[in-house]
Amino acid sequence: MTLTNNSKRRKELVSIAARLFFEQGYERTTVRMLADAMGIKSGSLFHHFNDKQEILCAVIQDGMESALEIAGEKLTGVTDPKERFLALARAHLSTLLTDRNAHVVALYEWRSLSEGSLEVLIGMRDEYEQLWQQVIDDCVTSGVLKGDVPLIRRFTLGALNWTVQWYDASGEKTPDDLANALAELIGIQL
Amino acid sequence: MTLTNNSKRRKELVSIAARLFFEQGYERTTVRMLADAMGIKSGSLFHHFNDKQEILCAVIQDGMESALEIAGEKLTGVTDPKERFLALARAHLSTLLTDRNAHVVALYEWRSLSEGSLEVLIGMRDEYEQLWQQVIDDCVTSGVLKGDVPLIRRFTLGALNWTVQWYDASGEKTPDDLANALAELIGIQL
DNA sequence: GTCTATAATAGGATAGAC
DNA sequence: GTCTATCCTATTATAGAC
Repeated sequence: MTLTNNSKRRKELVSIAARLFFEQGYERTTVRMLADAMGIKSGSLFHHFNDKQEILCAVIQDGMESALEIAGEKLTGVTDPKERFLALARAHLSTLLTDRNAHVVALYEWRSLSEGSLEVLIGMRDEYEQLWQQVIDDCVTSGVLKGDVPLIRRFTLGALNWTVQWYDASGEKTPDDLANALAELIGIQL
Repeated sequence: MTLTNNSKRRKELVSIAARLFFEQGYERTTVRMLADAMGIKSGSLFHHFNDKQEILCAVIQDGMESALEIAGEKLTGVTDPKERFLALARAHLSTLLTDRNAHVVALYEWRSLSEGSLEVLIGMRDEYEQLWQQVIDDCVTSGVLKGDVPLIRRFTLGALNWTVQWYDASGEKTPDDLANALAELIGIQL
C-alpha cells in the first residue's frame, strides 16, 4: 500500500526529503534530486508517495510532531512561569537549529501545501501555538510579562523563527544561549 | 537596450512582478503569469529582462531601496534613542505591511537569487542592517536597552519580519501599533 | 515595445518488468 | 520495493515580423 503508510522505509525517505527541502526549499527541489539523495530512481519514489506535495506534507507533519514532542518533554515538571518560558524557547530553538530540518520546513514551506494537506496540519500548528499561548499567559498573569498575549507570542515566535536565517552553528553561541538572550531582552530573568 | 535600464515602463513591470512574487512566491510565479498581469505576451517580457531571475533581482533591489529611503526619512531630525528606535521599527513595518510587496520579497526570496545578483544586493542589505545596528547601539549606550547589540538587532528584525506571516490588514491594529507594542515588549517606552 | 510561433528542456508522473 | 522506459505538460527562452 502506498497511501499515508508509516513504514520505516518511508520515514527514512521523509527524513532525507526534509534535509533537501531545508537546504534548497521545496520548489527548487526536484523529485529527481530527492530520488538521487535517497539512492533510488525517481519512478520508485511514487511507490511511497502519491505525488511530490505529499512528501512535503509528510515532512511538515514530522516537523510539527517533533516540535510538539520536544516541547512537551522540556515542559514536564517545570512549574515556574519564567522557567516554562525558557524551556519552551529552548525546545523551539533546539528543533529549529539542532535537528535543523523538518521543523524549519514546517515553518517556511507552509504556502506550498495543497488545500487538502493544510486541513490536517492546521490542527497541529494550532496545538503548538496554544502551548505558547498558555505559557505566555501564565507569565502575564504572574506579572513576569506585560502586554497583549497573542502579540507577545507572535513577536517571540517571530524572533525565534528568524534565527534560521542567520544562526551559525559553528559560532560560539548555542541555541540555549539564544533562548536566554531573548528571554532577557523581554525582561525575563531567573 | 535591455540590460538593467531604468525606463518608466520597466519600473511598472517590476512593481507588478513584486506583487505576484509577494502573493505566490518567486518559484511558483511563471513568466506567463507575470506577462498576463502586465498585459503583454510572455515573449515580450524578455525585451525588458534577460531572464526570470533578473526580474527577481530588480524587485529585491527596489525593495531594499524603498526600505532604506523610508527609514532615512523617518529618522531625519529624530535624536532621542528611544524615538529613533520607534521610528525605524515603524518605517520597517510600513514598507513590509503597507507597501507590502517589494520589501517582503527582498526578505523572503533571497535564496532564489543567482550568485551574480547577490553581490550587488548584499551591500544594500548590509547598509540597512547597519542603520539598525547604530540605532540599537545608541539605545544600549544610553541605557535604554541592555544586552548584545547584534543579537538585539536580529531578534528585533526577526519579530518584525515575521509579522508578514500573520498580520491582517483588515484587523484593528495598524503597523504603528505593532511597532509600539514591540518596543514596549523590550522595555522601550517614551 | 509587442506580437506570433516555436525551440529546448526540465519537471512531475505512469506502466509494466523484475 | 526498485528499475527502465517513457509520456505529457509546463516552463523558460529565442527569432524574426510588425
